[in-house]
Amino acid sequence: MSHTLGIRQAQKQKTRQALLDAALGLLEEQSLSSLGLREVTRAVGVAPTAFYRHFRSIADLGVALVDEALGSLHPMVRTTVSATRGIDERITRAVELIERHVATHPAHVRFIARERHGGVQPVREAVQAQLARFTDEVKTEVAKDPEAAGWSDEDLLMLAQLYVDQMLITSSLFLDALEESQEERERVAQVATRQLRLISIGRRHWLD
Amino acid sequence: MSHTLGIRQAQKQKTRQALLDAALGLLEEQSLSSLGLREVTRAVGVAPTAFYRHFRSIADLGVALVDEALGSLHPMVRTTVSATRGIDERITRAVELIERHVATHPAHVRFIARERHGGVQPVREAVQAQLARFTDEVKTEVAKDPEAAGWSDEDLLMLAQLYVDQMLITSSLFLDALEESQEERERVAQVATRQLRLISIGRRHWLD
DNA sequence: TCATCCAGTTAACAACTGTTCTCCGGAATT
DNA sequence: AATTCCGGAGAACAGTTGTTAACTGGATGA
Repeated sequence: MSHTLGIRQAQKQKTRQALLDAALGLLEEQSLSSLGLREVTRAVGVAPTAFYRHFRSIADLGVALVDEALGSLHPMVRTTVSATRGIDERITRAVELIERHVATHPAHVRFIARERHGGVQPVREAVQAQLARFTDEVKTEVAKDPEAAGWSDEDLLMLAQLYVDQMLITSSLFLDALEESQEERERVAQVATRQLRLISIGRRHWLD
Repeated sequence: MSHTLGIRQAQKQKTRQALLDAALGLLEEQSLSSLGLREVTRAVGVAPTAFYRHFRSIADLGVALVDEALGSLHPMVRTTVSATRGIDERITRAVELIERHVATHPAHVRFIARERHGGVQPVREAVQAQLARFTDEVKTEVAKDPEAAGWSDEDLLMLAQLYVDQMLITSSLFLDALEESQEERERVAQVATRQLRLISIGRRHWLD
């Protein structure tokens, strides 16, 4: 299935990726709505007009960045939330997985946290759409758990939302703790673990 | 105590407030890091150079906006979270209060949601500082509840954080629902209520 | 081999930005 | 009544921005 594309399209994708990478780097200390087209091309080393060969606008590039940051994350969610193993082990594993992902993709995490409520509408909508997909996936996974017997659809949805938001909050906290000490990171992990545990307990007694 | 200030300082505060209001309006469709000094003064109707009489920079104005948006909110928190009345009534009242606040101060809520993780460091830090104050207030209020007997300091903190984050998430959802139907707003209220109820249940069985 | 395609370049455009310095006129102080 | 103070205006600065048009040269396909 892997179609070997000509040296022409290969070069094009290469500079396209360079534009995305440069933009992501510049966005560590500003928001998308203040990112300039020339700023990005200058960082890559191409002419400003070359930008238009790949994106219609900065907002367009932003949407592409959203897909890059969240698109490849879906398989991870399924395997993590699924009801294998014990509860405590699952929680520990989930927190570890978040910490590792933040450590390996800090710029992506920062970008999503920043632009989720940012000033560029199409990007905001792209983030919301991806998060809605996540929520739905978590919901169907949660529904499989025997503990969810007798739960209404609305109850499942509110729990899934709670989990997704919790994941984002924890990611952001890990991100802030990245530049600090190892103890700080452990404290974040501890708090996140306890919060997930409390949610677990609430979940267990929901139908009382 | 109300010191009647001269007509000179009164005028100054008036234009200062006009700058803040204009900035807040412009920030509904962009982020602070892309807000221009001239843009703000133009909206107010004063010369660009007049800006420097009130703020050192746009970031400085942003910090002032954070204080305006969150500073006057502390008394509300205390009275809402405090352990008077029954649990369900308290939850309903809290959600109502959030909904009303978002409806009356949408621009402020949007600003905080946007700049909490935004591209301007001093503003980000100002938001974090105010939220830390909130968390601490919620924590001391939660600690007063008889249900919190035997809770460690770390447990109290993680619960307070959970409440504060939940408040922010709910605010943001209400904000999005403002431009939509009344049913949408009721659905947000319903989800938020259920989530708070689940947290309550988890809290009750925490020490099992 | 030759014509076509197309990613990237060059040059130029009007419009905009933050910041400095100098000045004005009315309020505040003596 | 005379003087100081100070919020705001005006003009000018070098530098930046997004977008257009026409062009170049190497890959592509007939």
